[in-house]
Amino acid sequence: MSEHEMYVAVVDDDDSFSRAISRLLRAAGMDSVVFASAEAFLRDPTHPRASCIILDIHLGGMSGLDLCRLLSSEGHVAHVIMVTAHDEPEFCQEARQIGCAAYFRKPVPGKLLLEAVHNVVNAPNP
Amino acid sequence: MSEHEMYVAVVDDDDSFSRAISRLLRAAGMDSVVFASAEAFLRDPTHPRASCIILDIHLGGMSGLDLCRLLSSEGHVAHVIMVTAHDEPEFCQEARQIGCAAYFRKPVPGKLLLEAVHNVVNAPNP
DNA sequence: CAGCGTACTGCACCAAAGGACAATAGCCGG
DNA sequence: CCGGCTATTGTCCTTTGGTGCAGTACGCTG
Repeated sequence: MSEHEMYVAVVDDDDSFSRAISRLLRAAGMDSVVFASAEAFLRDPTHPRASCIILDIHLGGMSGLDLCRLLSSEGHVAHVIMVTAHDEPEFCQEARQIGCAAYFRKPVPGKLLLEAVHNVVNAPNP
Repeated sequence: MSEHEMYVAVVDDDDSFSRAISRLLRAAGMDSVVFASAEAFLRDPTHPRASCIILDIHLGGMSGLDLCRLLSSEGHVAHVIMVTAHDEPEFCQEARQIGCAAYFRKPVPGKLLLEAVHNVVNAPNP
């Protein structure tokens, strides 16, 4: 990834999943950076360059929803795509309310995820 | 099925039947998604994209009528087509009362079912 | 330069979905 | 009433897609 390009951030403590998504994005010609936690994402000085954040709800420490809320309260413009391993319609609803662009349950359908990512990176900022 | 298209949901715990209906719809050029229970349907984040729900009355857990009532109380706009394996005029009546568009007894006549689906997906919302 | 750690790739397994075909039941004609 | 036909459903098999595992290459640090 070159110095000033935008990238897709993948925030998930499940390493295997992160790698699968990362692989998928790379195959589609997109740069991605993996973070194992919300804190790690926030610590990274390049994180404002994330044009899209693929975010697991269940993380050690700060949850995906917390991160999403924090970012939106800070006026962060990246689009968020939520992912969860479990069945949580209430979280899905909350995620939609705080403005996340899409929501998937694992196993994540790669095709649809790619479509969603394409949509948000081409879309105007929220 | 692509990210934002509508689809027909088939909610039935009888796998063989679901497959038959799914096949029928596919042959008619319609996208369909199968769910084995009302709960599975509800927890799928894409379920608001169901333009039509083909719903068995007898399900493990929440019944088809329960689901139908829940959806209508939540202002869900999808049309519902009820299906049952047995003759249950009282359920049929109740189904009609809570606004379901059609009612079939198994074995379901494919032609009529397709007609009913066509009618509801082309109709304005209830 | 050696050891270590991280990231990428290929391979393989598992599960779900789709397609083809076989079997059964209801219907029509003779 | 009997035979054949068609529509529906049950079953098997193939294919596809997702995930875990392991090996490899690269870069970093001591």
